[in-house]
Amino acid sequence: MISDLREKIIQSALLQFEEKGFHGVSVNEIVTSVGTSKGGFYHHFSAKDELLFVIHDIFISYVLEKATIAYQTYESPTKRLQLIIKEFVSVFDRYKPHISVFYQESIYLRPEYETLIKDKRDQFKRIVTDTIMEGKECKEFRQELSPDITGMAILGMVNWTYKWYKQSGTKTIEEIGDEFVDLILHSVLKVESLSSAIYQDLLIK
Amino acid sequence: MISDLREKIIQSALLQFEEKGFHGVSVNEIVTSVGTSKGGFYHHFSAKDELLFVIHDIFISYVLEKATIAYQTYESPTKRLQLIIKEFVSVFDRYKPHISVFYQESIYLRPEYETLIKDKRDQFKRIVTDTIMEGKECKEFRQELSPDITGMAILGMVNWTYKWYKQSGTKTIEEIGDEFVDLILHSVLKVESLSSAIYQDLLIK
DNA sequence: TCGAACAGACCAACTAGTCGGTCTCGTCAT
DNA sequence: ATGACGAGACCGACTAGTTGGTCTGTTCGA
Repeated sequence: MISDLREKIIQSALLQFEEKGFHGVSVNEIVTSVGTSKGGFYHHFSAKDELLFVIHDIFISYVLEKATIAYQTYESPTKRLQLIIKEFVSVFDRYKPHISVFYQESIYLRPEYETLIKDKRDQFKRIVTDTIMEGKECKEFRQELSPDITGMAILGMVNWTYKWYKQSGTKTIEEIGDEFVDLILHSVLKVESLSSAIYQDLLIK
Repeated sequence: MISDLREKIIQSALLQFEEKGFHGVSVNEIVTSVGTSKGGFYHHFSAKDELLFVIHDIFISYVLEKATIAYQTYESPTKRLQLIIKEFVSVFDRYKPHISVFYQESIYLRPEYETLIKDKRDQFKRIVTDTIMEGKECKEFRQELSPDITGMAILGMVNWTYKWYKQSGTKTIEEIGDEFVDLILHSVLKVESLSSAIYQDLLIK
């Protein structure tokens, strides 16, 4: 059984960053919490913010991959949107700390790291807005929707979950995801598309 | 014309915190940027994080007041919800930096300050969830909604705006607010309530 | 003249990062 | 088999600089 120090550092730092913020945790605290030393740390990371970058990248790469797959799985924008949301929400159980750090501490990434992350984040955004545009084009979605605002509204609604979701809560992340899908489909679908969505079990009840 | 140093410090620190984060700006940077000194700063604030608290409090107090008034203005949950959202969104033009700091830097508040802020934030949340519960009771809203999740979904959608809204963008904050109201009412209202909402000009088109 | 409003030198604590050194273990010539 | 060798993993004292905060003044209006 090898004990991969690098992984241990990432895991421990992650939880501490989530709780106390990037600048609220010193390198010394990190290394003592995993039982290593400054030397051990800087053997694996060039700087403290490389660690921050790694945490960002793990999360956004995973989300982008899931969204890409969801997009390719269906042709119908309604089903695409539904799967993208469900996949994204389900990430919270596994990556809650990553997400918190991602949305709270990204200002502390140095520019070169920041652009790398921004690229992937923008790709993810595009998948959502493209789906909304296609939904309008094929007449499943309401024509008065603006893809940008609607896209950011959806992302905001889902992203915000990191501020309040607790795994110990009464609802599972899947139940929350179902309610989000229900709310979002009601807000974007035409009234006449709603009934067929109900028929396909995409909505609650 | 009196030059209120305290106000100048708050304004300057606010913009710097928004850009570089609470720990990304030192007290020295703050005082030199407003042309004063350590002595001047600590004459007005007991500690750096009191300044952070003041910024938090200005914003949340304002929002809470607006939401309370909006709640009291109407009897109908639909119109209440619509006004609460519109009022909240319109805050972004005036308080964008406060909001960014509020949602990014609150971990750095010491516990005593944190509870003060949390109280007001919870009051605000309650206004939203209560409105949703009342909307269900008077049969304007869909019965399958869960007030908690729906409330957090709405708050998330609106709050997230601070991550992407730019005053220089093509849409005004009022237009964005109208689109949010449109999306939210479509997602919470019963289909038969939608038509009367359109009649009352609450929805787009 | 007295106190509020500020100035700025100063301090102890802490910061990220460095660097010479040690320890472990696989490789390879003997 | 064994000992020499070397490379990567890791250690921790150290440094140079920064941090929030204090303290002794000074200025200045009432």
